[in-house]
Amino acid sequence: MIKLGKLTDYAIAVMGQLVHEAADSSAQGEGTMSSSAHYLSSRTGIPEPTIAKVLKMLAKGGLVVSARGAAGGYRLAKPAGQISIGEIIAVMDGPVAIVSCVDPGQEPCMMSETCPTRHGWSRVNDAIKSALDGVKLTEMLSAPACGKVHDFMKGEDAGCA
Amino acid sequence: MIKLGKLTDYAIAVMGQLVHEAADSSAQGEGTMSSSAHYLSSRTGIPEPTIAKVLKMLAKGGLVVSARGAAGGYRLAKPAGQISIGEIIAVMDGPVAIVSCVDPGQEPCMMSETCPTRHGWSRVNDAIKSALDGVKLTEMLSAPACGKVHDFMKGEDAGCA
DNA sequence: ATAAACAGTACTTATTCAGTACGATTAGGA
DNA sequence: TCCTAATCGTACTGAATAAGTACTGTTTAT
Ligand code: FES
Ligand code: FES
Repeated sequence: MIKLGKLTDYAIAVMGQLVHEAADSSAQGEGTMSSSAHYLSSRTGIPEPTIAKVLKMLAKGGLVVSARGAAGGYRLAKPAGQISIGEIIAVMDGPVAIVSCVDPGQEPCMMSETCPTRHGWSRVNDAIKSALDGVKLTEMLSAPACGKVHDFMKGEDAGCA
Repeated sequence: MIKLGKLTDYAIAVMGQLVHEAADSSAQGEGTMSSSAHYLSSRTGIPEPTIAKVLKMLAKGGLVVSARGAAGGYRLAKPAGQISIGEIIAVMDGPVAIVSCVDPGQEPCMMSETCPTRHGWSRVNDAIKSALDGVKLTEMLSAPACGKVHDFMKGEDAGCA
């Protein structure tokens, strides 16, 4: 269960694409150019209806700004270096809440009386949150020293040797 | 999606209970006493069929050892101080794999060609893993300085003031 | 006016998870 | 020996959640 939803994964890919677009357009002196959902779909391979949904969520979360009408589209709301992975996840999947029994609007817990783990979760949660917030979008895009892709799951440590 | 399954939450509660049992029995000089699923159910409030399932998974993962037959039951496989939350999560929910497109035995990725985020995930994943591994079971059980329970989700920082 | 593009919502389908049930196996005790 | 208490393993069912799709409305450049 410690895994991102597909939409979140898409979102990060799309944001990455927008970073590229922003870099290209600013190189051409057109810093405010927007990319349409259709264009982003063709660039990322994500089906258009789905990417549109992702972009709408990101816009609602304030990570991208949208321009409506003909020649409209999306662009990053702020420089890529200021956008963290944690923010994107928060927008797409909601705030990080590792345990279910703390959800507000839900009965406290089936076993809050006897459960010995009522304390201590906040520390774990904060650790994860700062791990996520500590990684910026720009860092995700820059290739590591080695040429490896993210196959960390297969081995114990696939980090660059 | 960044949340634990209920079974994982149960598992940690059960392990905590086993820590107590181990402490009690060693105080009486019966260090190898086992607790039955029925007994643990009554102590934790978790329904017996469910707790049995949890215990089976934990036994398979090597975190508890089982004794069959009459007067059988479960006990911790190693001292509580050596068991981390990360281990329990790994046993219950599988290894931490934050992105779905790295699952072995699955098509690499829909957009591995153009996706700009192929690199960098291992760093995020490792950060989360060490955050999880850094918290030992004994630390979860010890109450914090304040008497607060884990309601960190409601406020920004519910840590002990 | 027209066409291109986003906004919002609602619906359907697929997947995953929690919970339950059943039969088999093992070990202790009468 | 026979019975009982307990785990082992698997398989099934129902519910919750997420993913994907569709449609209608609004905005804006040409
Ligand atoms: S599992 Fe909810 S209070 Fe412990
Ligand atoms: S999302 Fe799979 S390679 Fe980027």
